[in-house]
Amino acid sequence: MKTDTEQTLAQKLIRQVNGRVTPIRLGVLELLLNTQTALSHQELEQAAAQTGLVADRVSLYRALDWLVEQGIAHRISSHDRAWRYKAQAELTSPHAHFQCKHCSQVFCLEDLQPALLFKLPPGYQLDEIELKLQGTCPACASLNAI
Amino acid sequence: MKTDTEQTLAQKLIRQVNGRVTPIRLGVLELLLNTQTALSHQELEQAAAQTGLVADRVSLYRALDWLVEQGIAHRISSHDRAWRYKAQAELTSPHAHFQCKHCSQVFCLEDLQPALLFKLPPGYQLDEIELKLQGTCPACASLNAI
DNA sequence: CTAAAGCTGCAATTAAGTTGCATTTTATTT
DNA sequence: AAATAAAATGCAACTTAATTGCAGCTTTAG
Ligand SMILES: [Mn+2]
Ligand SMILES: [Mn+2]
Ligand SMILES: [Zn+2]
Ligand SMILES: [Zn+2]
Repeated sequence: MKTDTEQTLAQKLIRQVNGRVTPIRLGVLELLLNTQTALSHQELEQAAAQTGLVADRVSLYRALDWLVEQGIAHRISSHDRAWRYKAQAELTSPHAHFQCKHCSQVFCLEDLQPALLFKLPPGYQLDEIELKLQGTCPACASLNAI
Repeated sequence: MKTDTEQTLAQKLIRQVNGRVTPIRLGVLELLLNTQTALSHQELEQAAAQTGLVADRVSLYRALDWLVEQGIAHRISSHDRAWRYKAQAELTSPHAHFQCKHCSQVFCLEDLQPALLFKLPPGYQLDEIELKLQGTCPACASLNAI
């Protein structure tokens, strides 16, 4: 499930920001790198259990927070009030996310960068852009012909 | 604080969708119409108390849910895990929102409609677009010269 | 005026996320 | 190969937004 290359990548990313390499951080980061969709805390906890990673809930929260602080992972707010997390091999520019209203999964659409064509009203200082699309994902669409 | 015109507007909006006109719905809708920023549940509760509207927390939640279901109000997910609600006199098209990282207020930017220039990957069916910008609002910027 | 449908209040519950503190682990220095 | 300081972890308790079930009360149609 996890290749040598990927393991090395997680370590490299953590060392790049002068972070301590711990089993929890490695395990979490590998999952965020290898999973195609963004993971909620709960989904991460289940995935972690399957890979044999033992960690307290709180430690997972703290590992996720740390990865986001360091810019290694990013998080997307989802319509079920839970944050979802994803990491990429390369530093990613701001991009859109798609959340399926049926299965709640969140997909990174990295090719869909919000064009900064718009102009903000005067006085507003911009830090972050979050373009979130909602609808039906390909899997759900084909499943039940919604 | 609330004019005759506005009161009539709230009633009109509720009747347009064949909803029962109750003091709570009226009070909540008037607040959502008259407040410039989108209100969190907590902010609404405080505002309601000031206007003399008596209502249980749960009833406020239910009134908000109902207004959103009916398309009279819309809600925006905010970075503090609380939904924020706003209503407009006219039916509004999808637009961007700006949340200040300092005061957490959410502003509707109705003139900033996300151009639907982008193309979604094949298979994804689009229902809603949420473009949320984050940064510093004019008030916070001038206050502390951040 | 009456009745049914639909709201509301209250109490209990859910679920994501946070906090404080004692203990363990990591990475660095000797 | 220790010793050490700094940082990460586990555990228990806590916070807070939002939800649920149900009895009682309002609204509206007839
Ligand atoms: Mn992403
Ligand atoms: Mn808005
Ligand atoms: Zn789906
Ligand atoms: Zn502000």
